[in-house]
Amino acid sequence: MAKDRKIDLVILGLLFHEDLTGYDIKKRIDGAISFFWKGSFGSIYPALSEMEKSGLVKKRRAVDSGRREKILYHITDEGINALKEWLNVEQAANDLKYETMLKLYFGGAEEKGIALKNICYFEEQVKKDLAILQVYQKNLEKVLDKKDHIYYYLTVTFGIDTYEAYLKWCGRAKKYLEAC
Amino acid sequence: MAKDRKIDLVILGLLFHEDLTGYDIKKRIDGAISFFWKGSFGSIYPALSEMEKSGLVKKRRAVDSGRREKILYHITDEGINALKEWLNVEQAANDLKYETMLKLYFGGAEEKGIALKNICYFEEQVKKDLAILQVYQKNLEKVLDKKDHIYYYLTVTFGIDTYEAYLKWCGRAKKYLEAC
DNA sequence: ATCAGCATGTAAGGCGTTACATGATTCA
DNA sequence: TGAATCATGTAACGCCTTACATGCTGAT
Repeated sequence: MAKDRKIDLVILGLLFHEDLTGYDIKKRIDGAISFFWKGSFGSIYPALSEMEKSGLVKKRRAVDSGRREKILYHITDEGINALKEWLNVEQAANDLKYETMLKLYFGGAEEKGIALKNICYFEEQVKKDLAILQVYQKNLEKVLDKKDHIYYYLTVTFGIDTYEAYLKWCGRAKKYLEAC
Repeated sequence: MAKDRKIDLVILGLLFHEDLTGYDIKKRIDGAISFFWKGSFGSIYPALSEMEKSGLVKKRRAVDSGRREKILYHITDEGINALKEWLNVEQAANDLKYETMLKLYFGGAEEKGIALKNICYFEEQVKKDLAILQVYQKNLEKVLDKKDHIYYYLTVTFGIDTYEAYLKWCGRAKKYLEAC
């Protein structure tokens, strides 16, 4: 497996539960996962091809008579081992890029009003995303007894907790800036 | 300026206050900025060269008689305009990659204890980083009256607030997992 | 009939990291 | 004397995004 290509692990993690097409994988990533990891078709399809060559996944052609060709991928034992190995490694890269904070840090190059505006833009985006996460949370609360849903739930609460902290900070930051 | 290369703006933001060498810029980024943006020599030096060609910065050779050659860069009016333009654009990419959350999301592929361990690793890292941020905060509180320090201070409190939210979440997540 | 969604892929190119190469200075 | 820090840069390489190319299906 490619050394630093985390998309491989995302794919293996998703395939651990069920066989999926590349398109399905993209849809899953665009759901709750997108709050802490992203992926595009341009990275998913090549990754699937390479992982098939190295034996981590295998193809299962579902012809669905009449439908367009659709390739279901299935995780192999080797793939499961790779997934488990990764879970057992301590190292985890949490790589955060906040362009909003960059703009705020350099806010002194413009008037105070510009910095305030940028905080407001951020606040609006966070509110929208938080609303989405809260819907995920409600849906997950109904099925918490099911295997694995506890893990999905915890990542969603992580998002909610941090987004709520963002909003509190926005309120304080705006007051602080306005007052000075 | 390169369309999506944010390192250019980091450099311009830093040069807005004072002339710096590439080495200095790297040190600044490795300080408080590193909590929301990162940069390596391999990106800084080429960016400086290109920005000099396009007129955003210019060289000021400081020979310091006897010392090794040291290139001080100075921001131009064009550079200041580019910086201000960026600050005035609403769009800000806040791109977060939490490998820890990825591992937690797929935690069901291993025993519960592995997920707990991964939360603990995360917790330890966050505690260390939080301690560093608190030192920055204390130092900044002494000089809040100085121009621009308010902006540095706000980004540091942003980090502290989110890291504290992480820690609270870690406590709850561990209890939640242990209980089920 | 047309548009959104399903479905797979390639190509170009940008961004960025790591490692390497070089050498001076300063401090223990 | 040796290690750490100062200081600049290049090379190789990998990852990823965006845009493009293609075509079917199902709903309005």
